[in-house]
Amino acid sequence: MKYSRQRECIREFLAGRKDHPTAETVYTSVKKEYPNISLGTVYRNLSLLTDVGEIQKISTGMGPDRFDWNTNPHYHVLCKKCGSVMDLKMENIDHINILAGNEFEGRIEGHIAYFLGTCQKCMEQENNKNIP
Amino acid sequence: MKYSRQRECIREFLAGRKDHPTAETVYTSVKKEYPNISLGTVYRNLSLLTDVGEIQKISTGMGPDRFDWNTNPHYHVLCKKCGSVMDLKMENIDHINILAGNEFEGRIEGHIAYFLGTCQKCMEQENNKNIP
DNA sequence: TTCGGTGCAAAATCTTTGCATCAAG
DNA sequence: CTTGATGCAAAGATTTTGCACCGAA
Repeated sequence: MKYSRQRECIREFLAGRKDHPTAETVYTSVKKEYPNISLGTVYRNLSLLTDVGEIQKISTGMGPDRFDWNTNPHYHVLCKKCGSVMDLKMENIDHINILAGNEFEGRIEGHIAYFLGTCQKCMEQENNKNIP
Repeated sequence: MKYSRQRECIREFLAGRKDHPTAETVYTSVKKEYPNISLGTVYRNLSLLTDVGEIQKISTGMGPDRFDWNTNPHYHVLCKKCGSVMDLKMENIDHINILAGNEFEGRIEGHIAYFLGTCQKCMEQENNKNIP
């Protein structure tokens, strides 16, 4: 892969964040340093970085894909109320691959999983409504 | 919900299948009986049926959403080679919700999970290539 | 110089929606 | 009749791509 400052900038942007930005967010931010960068380039580089395993793509089926600098195996929670995506600290659950393979006539190679819930902020809002 | 023959036809179509058709597939099929039905109507009804829990929507982040008549809790495998989605017979893994909640400052309400792998057909193709 | 990367805009893909009309209750 | 459902087409949202040009090696 040939060096490019745009890709480097995207990489640095992601490396500096612990949340899970969308392509659009990356674009908006990188645009500050490279005002001419195009959304297409951002998408191309995010795909590229995902393919080589430098970043992780998170598809929730709700809204745009998100990208995560942290490629260590870990899971996410998606808040039903505000849509935010958070890292989850939890033990390894790769044993579910074995369970899945037990009665499947093929090969199980992995899984995609994320949790649905309500984040702390949104829970507080709920509580404030209940106690007016 | 007011009765409509189009919705009934969509419902029947899904009830008669054990695979996981896309909106487009439903559309193409229902069109045989109602040539004037529009894709919009199909989408509207699939959303509606999903909302009331009569069917289940499966978003994999690869290609279009799929719909499943079977609303009993169960999991799916997505074949990396051919993209097909298959039912999986496996024991309940709701305990992962507990694991996820252990260190999360919010409420875990459920999870979305599917497995990636290779289906039997595609595995056979692999084998045929290796033994020419 | 070479060839991959970029910018731009157009297109592709999937889904939703506004509106006049139709049909279920 | 009244109101929700439909058909149609247009628009939305997200992502990919063709192509001429630019810049890294």
